[in-house]
Amino acid sequence: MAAAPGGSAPPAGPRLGFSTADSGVGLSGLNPGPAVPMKDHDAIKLFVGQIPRGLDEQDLKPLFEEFGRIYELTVLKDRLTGLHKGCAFLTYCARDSALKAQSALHEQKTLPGMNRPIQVKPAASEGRGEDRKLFVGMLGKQQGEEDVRRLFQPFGHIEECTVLRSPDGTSKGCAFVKFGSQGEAQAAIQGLHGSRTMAGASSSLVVKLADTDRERALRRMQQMAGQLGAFHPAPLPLGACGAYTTAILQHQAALLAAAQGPGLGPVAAVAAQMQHVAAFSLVAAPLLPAAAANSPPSGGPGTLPGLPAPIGVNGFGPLTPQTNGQPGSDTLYSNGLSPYPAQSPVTDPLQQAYAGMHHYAAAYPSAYAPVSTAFPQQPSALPQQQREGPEGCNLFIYHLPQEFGDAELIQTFLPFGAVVSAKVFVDRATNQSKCFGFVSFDNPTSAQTAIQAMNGFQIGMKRLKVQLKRPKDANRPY
DNA sequence: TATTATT
Repeated sequence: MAAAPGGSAPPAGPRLGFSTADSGVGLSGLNPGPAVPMKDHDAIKLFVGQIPRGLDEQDLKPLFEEFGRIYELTVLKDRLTGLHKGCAFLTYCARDSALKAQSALHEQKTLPGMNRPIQVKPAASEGRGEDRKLFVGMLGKQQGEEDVRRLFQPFGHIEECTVLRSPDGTSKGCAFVKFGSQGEAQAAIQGLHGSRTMAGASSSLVVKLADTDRERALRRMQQMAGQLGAFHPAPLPLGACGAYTTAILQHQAALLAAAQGPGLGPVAAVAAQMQHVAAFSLVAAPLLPAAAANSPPSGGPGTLPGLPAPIGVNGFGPLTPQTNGQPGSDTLYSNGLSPYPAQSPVTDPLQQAYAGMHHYAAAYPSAYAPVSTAFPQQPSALPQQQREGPEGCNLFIYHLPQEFGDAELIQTFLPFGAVVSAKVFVDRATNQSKCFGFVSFDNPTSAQTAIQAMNGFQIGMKRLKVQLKRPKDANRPY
């Protein structure tokens, strides 16, 4: 960057001057080349260590040119003093040259005056795989590894390709692709992201860097924090759960620390967040009076009966793992009552739904077990995990309260039929609800009934929007 | 605010 104060060295650009490129040094007679060489997109930047301080770029060049044409060679110098730091970055035009240089030189020879052998290896900036690994979304559900490979292959060498699947083997519509280099990965992002829409996908292809291990660890912790918060919706007297949360916190922190080695920043940050969450109190309570003041669309005013005992409540809320991506949980949620539309004289669906909201608003969001816990179905009788119901059975729900989670969604729609799945979408960065979600029933009638009853249902300042999930072809918003 | 999923 900065030229030496002494000014002896010309402030050459980042690349080593190639004025002598035609002097015929290279292997394989490929010299002379263009004055400004291009580097392959799969090129690797190398770190070179244990260089005598007396050697500058021009001195080093011949040594490395033996393995191929050099794209860039930079001796690292102290920012302030310009002093040679004894190491350099080296990028060959071709990936292969770098590999050859690495195997021929790394730890293989010792430069004059050095007491340790030269180091030649991919620079730390090349990442330990993290920056070469892509998350691919919006794939067609029927596309397999081979299809994905075909798609990405033009951009470089694929080291790894995995389509994510549910336990039953069906694709989740996304995949991981690891390239041989950052450059290849970047090229694939440039070339493919948003470039096309795969058959059966609802929007265009997504290609981005995958989460790093660290991000994943953070995310797990946030999820944990969320669960803890859900367990203790009311402001916590410190100590009510102290031992438990502390144990989990420590456990998680230990895991994280072990996983990521030095650099405890994120751990501290998360710990702080969790403290915050522990003190979190549900904002929903004030919503209740508002909701109660507004009668549900088809319910008469003031029809709020004494609430039926919540189904499956055991007082404190079981540590029921959310149904989120629970492998092998092909639970069918049911209200355990006669299936709608057979009207129960005692409880009509809307009242139940309303009770669901009410209880949510009463700030016990996760006090509900999935009803299957209280009314066990015969699990073996159920078909494979079914995230989406048949056509006409899947609802898109918008304007959910921020605090609504999967459990509350289920609770709210249970009265209208057997709920195959219920999912509130969550922002991955913040773990906050995006205030919309999906509910799937096992039959269209339940879905229609739910729309009739719940579309426009006022909650707080907003009204729920409940409609059939947009079929995959129509891409218009609204 | 809008139908996207992270080994």
